[in-house]
Amino acid sequence: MINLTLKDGSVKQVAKGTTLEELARAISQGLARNAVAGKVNGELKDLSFPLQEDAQVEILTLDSEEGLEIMRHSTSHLLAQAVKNLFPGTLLGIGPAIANGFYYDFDSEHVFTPEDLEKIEQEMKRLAKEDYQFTCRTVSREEALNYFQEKGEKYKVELVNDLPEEARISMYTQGNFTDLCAGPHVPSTKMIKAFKLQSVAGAYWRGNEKNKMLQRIYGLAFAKAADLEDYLFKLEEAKRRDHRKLGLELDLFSLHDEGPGFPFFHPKGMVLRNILEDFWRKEHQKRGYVEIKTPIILHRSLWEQSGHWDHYKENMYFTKIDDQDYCVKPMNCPGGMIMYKTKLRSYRDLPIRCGELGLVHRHELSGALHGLLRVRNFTQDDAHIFMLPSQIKEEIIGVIDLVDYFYKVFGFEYHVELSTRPENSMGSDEAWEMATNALEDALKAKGMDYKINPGDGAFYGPKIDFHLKDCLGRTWQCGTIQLDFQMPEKFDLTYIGEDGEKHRPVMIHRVVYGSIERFIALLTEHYAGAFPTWLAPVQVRILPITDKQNEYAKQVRDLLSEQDIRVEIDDRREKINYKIREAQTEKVPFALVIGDKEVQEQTVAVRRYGEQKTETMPFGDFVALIKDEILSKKIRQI
RNA sequence: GCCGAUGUGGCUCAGGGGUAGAGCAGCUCACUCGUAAUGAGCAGGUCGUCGGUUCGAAUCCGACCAUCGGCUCCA
Repeated sequence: MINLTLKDGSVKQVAKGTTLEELARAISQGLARNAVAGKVNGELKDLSFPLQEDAQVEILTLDSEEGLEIMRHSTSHLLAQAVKNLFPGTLLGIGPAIANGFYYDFDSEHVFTPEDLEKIEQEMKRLAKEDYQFTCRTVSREEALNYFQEKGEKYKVELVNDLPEEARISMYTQGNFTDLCAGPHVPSTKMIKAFKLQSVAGAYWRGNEKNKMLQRIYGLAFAKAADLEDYLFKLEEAKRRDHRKLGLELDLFSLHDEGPGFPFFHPKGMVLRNILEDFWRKEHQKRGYVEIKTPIILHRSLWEQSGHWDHYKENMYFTKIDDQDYCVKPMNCPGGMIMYKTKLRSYRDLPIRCGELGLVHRHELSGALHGLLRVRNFTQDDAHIFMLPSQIKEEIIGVIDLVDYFYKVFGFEYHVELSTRPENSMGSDEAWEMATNALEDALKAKGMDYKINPGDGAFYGPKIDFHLKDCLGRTWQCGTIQLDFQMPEKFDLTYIGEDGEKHRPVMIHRVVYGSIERFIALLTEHYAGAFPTWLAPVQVRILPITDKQNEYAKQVRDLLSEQDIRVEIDDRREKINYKIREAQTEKVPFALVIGDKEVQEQTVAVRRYGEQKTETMPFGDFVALIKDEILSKKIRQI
């Protein structure tokens, strides 16, 4: 007999060799019915796994994320089986579970169409009902190679060959379909109930653009139909938050064929930009930053010196002036270098925190452009901090705190990544290690959770990245802190130390918003276009009921305007319902309805965005209310 | 850049080898109105661009451009 410690802490004694499925049945029929897999000492196992010794055991159902993930993975096998049945000769790539679903990559002469997806989905449903068991078989490397070679599955052969020496190689079979897979899987295809094929997309084999592009079929899978419906509904809802749609509706910005990736900001979008910039300047001044502005076009020699010419050329735009090569800046740092060198610096001057709202241009691949989230010109809220080596940690922490402060003001949740040395980079291993450690130390000192993003650093240094989510949950890098030992070297930056000798400063590149454009996009999606009052392009719209109240309305407007409140009057000869509807559609935080009664009593009838009720109050009270809301940057949940 | 899809008035979309339609928005007129759309009328499009097929192309074909979803890349 062996002792199994269950999830609730209780211990169950069973015969050696009892499978997880038998264990589940011994616990309860319900559990046995819903079990998809198990976890033995933290390792995921099939239900058919026989227990040989004392262990911590957990039976997984679709109620857990892990259970769902296993089922999603199994669904990808089901997809592959259906595709193989309908399109014989299709070769298999990989097919993992992903958030909310799964995908499978295929190599096929046939190009999958949306109509094919429907057929495949039907076939999947048919196969699921067949109640095929997922059976696992451990095989030798030779056997696996022979099997896949014989079938011409060259991608699988490649995968097998790349498996480490000691790897246990297993194959899973359901019905007429067998795939290389580490598992585990649900016991039977009938556990797969609520799924939907979503789209086909090209995807390079192993994510490398030098490899062949395969066809990736994406699908959704949930525990039950209602969950799938819920998710599809949420997707539709999320699309209403899309900044591209809202940007047009709210008249914030536009994009045109004449300038793909070069956004046009409209008056209302400019209000947002300017508020973000004003807030930025104020907070940076408080923290000892100065601000500069450097040119957008600079001579080729500067970019050769900085290393951009060698390491960043594919992303840069060029021009000729008087027969000389010039570059449109993709980054602000070289300009900052020139500024630093305009005079002799003393250790007493450091750190120098030098900010710049700099417009940079980068040639992004046409297929990568995406609203304001990925553009070809954008304004970085950049700063370069020049400092003594002894100031590194404190300065990094200062920036981490600053970013955290900013994101909290907007109500953003974020996650942090540490990006390490990329392939095409410059500098010595020691310098990279030093810089990476310094960043990691600062993160640890702050007790922050972070994930490592190997090889994703800038070519001159590692970085801490701050990521925010868009309406569909895709994450975008915004803030970043990059520690750089290379530029000071390349530009021979120096300061005079206490000892009277020249020394090399260290520098940080950092942004908080990241790019104003991207940040505006994320703000728009975050608030679903209903900006908090302090950010709203129009804060108050006054709605006189008839033109008899126009005069009082104008008085109200002028008084608000004097208080720097962004206010408009809608004095069109429309019904009040119509005006209210428009104010709501345009997501103006406050609509002030003014009729005879309000004129009489010198009050305003306040209707807030998203609320049905109105509150009539003395005008002075309203001013106090809105001013407080603006000053405190209040975020209201709607 | 690559794979797939899409491209019809400012917006949303219908239509489809015989030469273009709706709703909203806009403009004009009437209505002076109390918390999410008053009514009537008018105007607006070389159907993404360029080629080809055809007696005839917005419709079929090709190339290109842009957009969308991915891949790759990145603030």
